[in-house]
Amino acid sequence: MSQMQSVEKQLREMILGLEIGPGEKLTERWIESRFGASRTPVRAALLRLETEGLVGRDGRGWTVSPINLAELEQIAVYREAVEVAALRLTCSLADRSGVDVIEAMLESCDSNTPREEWHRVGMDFHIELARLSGNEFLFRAVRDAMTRLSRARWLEVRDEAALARAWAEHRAILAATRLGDAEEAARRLSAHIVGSRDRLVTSLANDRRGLRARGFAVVAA
Amino acid sequence: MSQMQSVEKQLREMILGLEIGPGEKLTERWIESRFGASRTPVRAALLRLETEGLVGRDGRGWTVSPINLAELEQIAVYREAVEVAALRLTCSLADRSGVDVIEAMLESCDSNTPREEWHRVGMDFHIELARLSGNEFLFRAVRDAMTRLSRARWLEVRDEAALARAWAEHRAILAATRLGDAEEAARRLSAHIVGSRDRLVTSLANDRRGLRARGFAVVAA
DNA sequence: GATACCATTTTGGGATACCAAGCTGGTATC
DNA sequence: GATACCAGCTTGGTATCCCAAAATGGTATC
Repeated sequence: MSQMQSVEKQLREMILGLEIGPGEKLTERWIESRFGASRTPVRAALLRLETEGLVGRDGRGWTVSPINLAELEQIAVYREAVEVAALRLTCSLADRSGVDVIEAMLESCDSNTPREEWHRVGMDFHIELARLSGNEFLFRAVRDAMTRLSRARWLEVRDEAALARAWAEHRAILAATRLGDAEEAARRLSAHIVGSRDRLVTSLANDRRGLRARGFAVVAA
Repeated sequence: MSQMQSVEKQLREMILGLEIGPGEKLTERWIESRFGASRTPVRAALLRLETEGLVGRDGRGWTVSPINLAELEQIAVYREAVEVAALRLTCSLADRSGVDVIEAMLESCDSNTPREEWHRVGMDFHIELARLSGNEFLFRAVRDAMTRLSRARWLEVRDEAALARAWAEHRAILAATRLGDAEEAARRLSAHIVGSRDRLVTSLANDRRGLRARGFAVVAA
């Protein structure tokens, strides 16, 4: 793998994994030495991560994008539009066997599954569901939206009950999709996204003090 | 303005203006000498344009993205999702006075208006309409989609009648939006996008021979 | 005449050198 | 003691150099 992709990948993982906190300043020279690469691949990585919304320019320098509550609310509206459109498209397709693969993915999580795996599968559910539509643009839109939400979802205080509810909603969406019931599937997906947004925003707003204590920048709605 | 933005902007304009044809090979060194910049800003520009879908990698090198009929059809579905969502959102807002600004924009085009102005306004109509929603993500999605469509719309063989019909549809969409009639507005916008896609794809498919004669790469649906 | 092979050139990826702008810390002045 | 100012350092932006790999073109062989 080229250094460029390597730096980009590693830096993205550090940001998404909160090893570098939201709001932290980044210098090209620090990244350079941290990953043993020169500035050329570092810049390429930063430019890419900028388009993903994970880093931004702060005057002359670079900053890891803060968690932005207003943005989270807007993303929920955006997600609803593209995910529902993708799901309706999928329901209209003859071959919806991909639903079973996603169902199996959900089933792979049980009480022994580490937290980070739940986190990943919870995002991949939406991404893979969008992929089934066969529309590259809807798929990318969902993937990018989930990437932007990723860090906030880490910060969310997840209780078992909330996770169980989310999984139940996921299964219900899949069931309706398998039957090709677009209306029902769309209704449940919309409700899931809105509910998910509410839980997320509430959780983050309540814990803002704690997050700031960890050095994480959280911008209000 | 920094060279970086300058190279990016100029190169984008050359690509969107078909001064560099779809499918043409690009070398960093050519761009470098063409714009009198060094390779660093050239690379930054290429990376950005890549995320916009205007250039792509061709093995080791760079290529101006060909016109892709399959992609155009997928974009139409994507547009319908995000534009309709934005429009419904706008209809739910109390202040929809922005509609009047867009209407004025439409009215600024008459029979004396140069073709390129019609082209620009035809795209800006959709972009500005999405902006009214206030949702940054829906807005960006529409803007990016229109950017990708831009070249194809140039190539479309536009007859006066088609333009007049499009403008009439635009006005009808605005009228419904002004009244806050989300259902009517959404219905008309959907129909407009689908019709626009059909005209575009048909036109391009019919003229593929002519386009290839101009050295433009057109990938089939 | 076609084809396999090798030398040369070209290309993008990476590294490094240099610069101007902005920030920092300290000092001198009032 | 407060403040204005300046030197030095840090930083991102740019230019240039180097390299490995891929494309190219010519040649020798069959």
